[in-house]
This record gives sequence, structure tokens and C-alpha cells, in this order.
Amino acid sequence: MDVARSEVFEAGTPTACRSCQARHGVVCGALSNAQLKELNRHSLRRKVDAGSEIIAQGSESSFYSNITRGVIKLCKMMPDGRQQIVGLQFAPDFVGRPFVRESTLSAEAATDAEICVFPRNLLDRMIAETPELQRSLHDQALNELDAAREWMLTLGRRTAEEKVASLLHLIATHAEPQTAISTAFDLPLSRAEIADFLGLTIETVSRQMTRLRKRGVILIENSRHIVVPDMDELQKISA
Amino acid sequence: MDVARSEVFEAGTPTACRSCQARHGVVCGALSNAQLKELNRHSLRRKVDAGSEIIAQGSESSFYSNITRGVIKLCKMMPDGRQQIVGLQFAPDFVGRPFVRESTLSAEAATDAEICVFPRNLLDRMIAETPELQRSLHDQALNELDAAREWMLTLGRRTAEEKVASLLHLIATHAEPQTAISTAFDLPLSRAEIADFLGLTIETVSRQMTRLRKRGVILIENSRHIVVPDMDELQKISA
DNA sequence: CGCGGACTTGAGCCTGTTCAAAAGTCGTGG
DNA sequence: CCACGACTTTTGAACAGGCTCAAGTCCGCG
Repeated sequence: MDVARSEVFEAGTPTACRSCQARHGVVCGALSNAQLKELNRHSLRRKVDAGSEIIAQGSESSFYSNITRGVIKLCKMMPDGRQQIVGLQFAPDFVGRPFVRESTLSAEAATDAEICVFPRNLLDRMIAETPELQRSLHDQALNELDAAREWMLTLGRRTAEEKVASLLHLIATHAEPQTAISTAFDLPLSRAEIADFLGLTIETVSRQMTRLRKRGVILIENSRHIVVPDMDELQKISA
Repeated sequence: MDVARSEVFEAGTPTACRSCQARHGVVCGALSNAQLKELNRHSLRRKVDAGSEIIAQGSESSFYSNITRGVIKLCKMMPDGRQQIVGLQFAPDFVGRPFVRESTLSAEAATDAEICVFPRNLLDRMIAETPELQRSLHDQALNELDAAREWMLTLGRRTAEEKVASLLHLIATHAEPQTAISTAFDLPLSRAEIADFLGLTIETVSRQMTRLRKRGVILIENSRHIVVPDMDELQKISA
């Protein structure tokens, strides 16, 4: 239906894209209307429940996606079951690994989410034809690289308390449009996932959270909903 | 002199580049002869002693470089002095952060090294004009991202012993063309630098190295020169 | 209301740190 | 050629931050 309508406006934006979170994101923001239309014709919107896997570690993936709602976590798993989250992605990020088919990590919905899925071949062709798109994806890759390296510092050199404070700060600044000083948000991650992100155990994460609560740095409601009265204080504790 | 000679062959490879380690690397391998010539005309070969800084964290850098010899370490430093190495780069890697002028990390020679330095403006222009170059740099960025995430797993989830074994394995496979099974190489890093890479202390690194030595997994000569009789064994210990 | 999963709390332990000293290593100069 | 001094590395002993194991509590949901 949406596709049929967009056929009418040869050069117009597909209706499905008009109100899309990712319309001006890394991929779609770099496309011409004609390209957007073609991509849309081969795209599929998909709802994914929290916890369900989008890409499996070690598998060959023949598609890419844009996140249009929710949070996606990127995980690495060791054969013995130890796990590390190596990245979080929010709408309207692009998910996928250009140039290499086999994935060295898994992508999993952290919250209920919505993604727009399209074939690898098609986007690969567009990348080759569209310097602007290549540039845009290159830019996202470099930003993710900066984020990964920042996180390496956290994993290697910060204490448990600093780690937890860092994560809360990260999520507060990414997930919610914070007000001037105070911020409130829902954690997209369970305690177990936070632990896997920070290289800690569930118990340590829990203890550090209650320590922060008792110090008045955060308020915890429902264990998922967090209020930060003073973001500067939180950042100071993150070191 | 080299420049003068290369002027003669309008379309030829500059002589300075003919025997260069980086000639077919990420940047120069993607350039036309004319571009290579232009880049060469504005390039400067520079020797850097081990320990000297190439780019300072927080500074604005107006140049990029190619590594033509040696090993460069990328570091992040906290205000209180804690430090984390977030990447190692070997010849013929490209060093620099396209699109962003201010560096969030410092680049420092780990060994005596040689780099080929060229102006940021010039390469930025070439990137914009040369899809192949953009693609090549994009590719390096994605490879570095994979490496960074692999290292996040190491930092977050591996034990001290596994960390040390992982680093030895990494260096063995990058620095030296290993023989079938056994490998010998010089460590480009001091114990302190290894500790900063692995998120450990000097003492723990030293203890784990002697443990590996006593188990016969490695031989240590001069504390910098390492022999690995069986790489598979080392990899197994890295988990 | 009772069940199940997620989260919190507690006690003891262990890995890796801290602090301290000894042993190499290397360059310099007598 | 060896002695000296600075620095890196190794080794030792005590400590502590975070882990493990084990209950207990909270909360959503049928």
C-alpha cells in the first residue's frame, strides 16, 4: 500500500519513510529520493521483541538494518559462555558490517525495538555508487570506534563504582533528551546486561547502584526507572 | 633529490615511494600515480624515537601519517594519570582521525619508528575526490573497530593469564611472519605498557609471564625477546 | 494469593593490587 | 674491562576490591 502510493510521486519521498526515525540517519540521509525509493521497495519493517537476536555471532548475514525504535546491544560470546557487550546502538543507527559477510558479534534487541531491514547486495551497490553514503557510513564507523575506545578505558582502568556511574551517564545522555540538570530515564538493560557491559557481576552492579542511591546520586524506582538529580555529580563520579 | 627525479616521469611512481612499506597500504595503495606524486611532494619522512609523542590527546592535529617502520601505540589518559592503551598500529597502517580535528587519544611511538607525514587538508581533499580512498580508509576503520571490540572482550572478561597470553598471541601474529608452529619475536612494549594495554599492573604482568615461562609455553630471553614453541598452545590459553 | 524471575543483601574467598625489596640490564666513564 | 648508577623487571608478603555461593526480598502476573 505504501509502496503503491510512493509509485505515484516518481521523485518523492516514500510515505513509509516520511515519519521514519531513520529518514535522516546515517544511511537514508545520504540517499537521493530515487535511491530511497528503491531501498524502500526492498525493505521490510520488522518488530523485534526484547531479547531476540537479529544477527548471530559467526553467522553470515545477507542483510543490514536501520534501527527505527529501541535499543540494540552488540555482544561477544566466548565458547565457555562468558559474554561481553561491546556496543549499544540507538535509533537511527545503522546495524551491519560492510565489506565482511561473517559477523564476529551478535546483535540483539535490548528493548522491544523496530528495525528496517534491507538486502546487503542492494546497499553494497549503493555504497559503491554513492560517495556521500560511503562517507556517512565511514563517519559512523569512526564514531563507533571512538566509543569503543572510550569504553576500553572504562573496562581497563575504572573501578566498579566509576564503571556503573559511567554507564548511567552514557545511557542518560543517549536515551533521553535531558533537562538542564536533572534527568530521568528507563534503563534499556537488565542488571545482568549491565554487568556484561561493564565486565562485572550482577551482584557488584547491584551493590554499586544501591551505594549511589544511598549517597543520593540517583533515585531508583522500579529498578528500571532511574532519576539523576545532578548530572554533573554523576559525571564527576565517573572520573 | 627524490622529488626532482620523480618530476621526470610525469606519470611514474615517486622514487621515495618505490621501496616504501606503505606504498600499497591503506592510503597510498588507493591513489593514482598523479595523486601519489602530489602527496609525496607534500610529505615528510620523519624518524621518531621510542616513547616520543606524535599526536597529543586533546590537541588539534593538522596532519596525518603512514607508519613505514615500527609500532605506534594509541593511548587514553585519565586526569589522575591512569592510562589505557586502546590500540596498536603497525606498518603500513594509516594514523589519524578523518573528519574530526581534535584527537581524543594520543599516538606515541612504542618502538623507534618511521612515519610519512602529510597535511590533513591535502588528504581530506583526496578523500573527497577518490571513492577508492574513502573506501580503503573506511575499511581500515572497520578493521580497527573489530579489533577494539575484540579487545573489549579481553579487558572485560578474561583473566590475567588469558590477557597476557592474548597479547603475546596478538603481537606474535602481527609483528613477525611466524613459521609453521613456533615463533620468535621482540616485544614492542615494556612491561608497563603491556600492563596499560591489559588493564593490569606491572607486577601481575611479570608474574603471569614467568608462570607461562615455567609452564614451558614461552621462553624469555632479555625480557624483550620471546620464543613461542607452540602457538596453538598459546592460543588455547588465551581462551 | 502464590508463583517465577529479577534484583538485593550477606559472608567468606580469591584474584589481582599495593608496597617493598632484590635482581637484572644497559649505558657511561674511569 | 669493570664499576657505578639509573632503570626495568622480578619476587615476596600483606591487603582489598570484586567474585562466588547462598539467602532473602521485591514485583509483575496468572
